[in-house]
Amino acid sequence: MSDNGVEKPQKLYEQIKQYLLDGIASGQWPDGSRIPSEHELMEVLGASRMTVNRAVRELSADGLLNRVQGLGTFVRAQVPRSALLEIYDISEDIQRRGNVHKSQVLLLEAIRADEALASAFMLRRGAKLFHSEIVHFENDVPVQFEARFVSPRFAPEYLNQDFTQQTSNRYLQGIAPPSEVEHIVHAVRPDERAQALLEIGPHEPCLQVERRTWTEAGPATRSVLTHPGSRYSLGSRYAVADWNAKKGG
Amino acid sequence: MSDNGVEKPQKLYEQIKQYLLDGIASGQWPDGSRIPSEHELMEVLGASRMTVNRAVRELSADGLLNRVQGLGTFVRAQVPRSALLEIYDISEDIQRRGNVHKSQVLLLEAIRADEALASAFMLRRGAKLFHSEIVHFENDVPVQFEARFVSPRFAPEYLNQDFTQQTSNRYLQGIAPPSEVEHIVHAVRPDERAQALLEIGPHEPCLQVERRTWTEAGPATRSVLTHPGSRYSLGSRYAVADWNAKKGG
DNA sequence: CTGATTAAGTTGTATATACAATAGGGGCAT
DNA sequence: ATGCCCCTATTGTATATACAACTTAATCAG
Repeated sequence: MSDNGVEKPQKLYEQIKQYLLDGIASGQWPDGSRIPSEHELMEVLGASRMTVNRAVRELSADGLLNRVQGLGTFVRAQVPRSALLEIYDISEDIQRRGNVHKSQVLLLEAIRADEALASAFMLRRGAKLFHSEIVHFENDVPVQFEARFVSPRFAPEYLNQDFTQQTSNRYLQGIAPPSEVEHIVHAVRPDERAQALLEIGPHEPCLQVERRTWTEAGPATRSVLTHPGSRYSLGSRYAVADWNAKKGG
Repeated sequence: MSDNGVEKPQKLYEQIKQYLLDGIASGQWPDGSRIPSEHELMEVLGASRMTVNRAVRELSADGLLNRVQGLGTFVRAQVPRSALLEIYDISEDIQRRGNVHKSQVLLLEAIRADEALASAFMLRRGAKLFHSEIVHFENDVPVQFEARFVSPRFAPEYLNQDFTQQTSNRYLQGIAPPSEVEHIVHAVRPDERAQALLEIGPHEPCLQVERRTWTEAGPATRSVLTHPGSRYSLGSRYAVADWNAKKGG
């Protein structure tokens, strides 16, 4: 029955936001240029000023626009967003650099939770958990060793996937986005297994990201991502929230 | 909303936000509890519903509250916010853990920019730059070696500060918040100077954060923060944007 | 007792209106 | 030409109102 046209966010202020985003993306309003005033947008879009105002204000709070009282609203030049914060996929990351991603699945199995895992996943000791170990290559050079535990309740079909075709991260994202994510970054010495898999010496420092996700139902995944320090770093660049610039940002 | 005698941040919706923040901080509304409805807040605060709605909506967008249509608004349990994203101050960080922060200023000088620095700060070669080197201690154990270059245009009085009293980071924040911040995290082996200052061996991996800030006028600061991997890690935990929880979050 | 309906309370969205605050330009008097 | 004032355009804040969407509890019919 529902022939939902899909592209309609229904909410008027969301439509206006999308309209503005489209105009920015298309280059209709380049960086630093002025977009139509609230009054003009009212007439073009047939919405009230309050609604237009809300849309523009939210985009401004998100750092995409820059408003100056008495002058107008300007497109704020965008900088690349944080790779640490967003749910990032190493495959995309590598491809964005124009390199070739390949992965090798070392392990994909069901295990029984020991004491530590059981408490981390809020399960009883001996409960079933899925476990995977994957090495990711950038142009045939190993750049990440990914060890992950997954709650079967969250991803019952985890063992039946081919993670050389689709990144495990992307697969898990597809099931259900987590409600909460935690990242902890360490600098560590690689253990012997990591040394062998990443083809590095015992004294090569490694960037290790502990990643944990939760859904409303409880803990979902727990991963340890180990990268050779010489081949990988994490970056984040962003504009501060209360930024107040002169005309045109 | 007539003459309430208190100090006014002027904007009514900001006052309401502050009122709610105070109530949360004081424990009047514990984590997960319901705060008064918009209607109740209207009567208590003497504001219109639209204004109350804006205040609550913005706090909700910031992740401090959790709204459920038809049910109410709940205090969202706060998890430590990203130390990587926010402009964080190591002194606060240490004190939050209940430990004692101390710092030692090794260097505080003016230098002339070499080729690399000049281009990074968009200055001519040989231009004046400020340079500082500070070691931070947590309970007398060194945890951070901070090397920083600062544009004199941004902080003309940088050399006249006592950074054992006030963190250099906090001082710079006080001058003018940067409009843009970049963080890059590496895992590196410490050089000899870092080994000595941080009292670590040559094979102890270090977490190194490169931090750069900009203002509207151009590049402002460039810092390298080196931490012993065994004594320091960076964490970030956050709720995803479209999070939708059940009652009480 | 069970199931459906109704009612009340709460948040979500949209509008019309009013006035305040700010920036810039034009015009006027000196 | 210079400085001052005023007018206009634009964004910022605040209110009153209306209806929609959702959740829970109460009510009613069988």
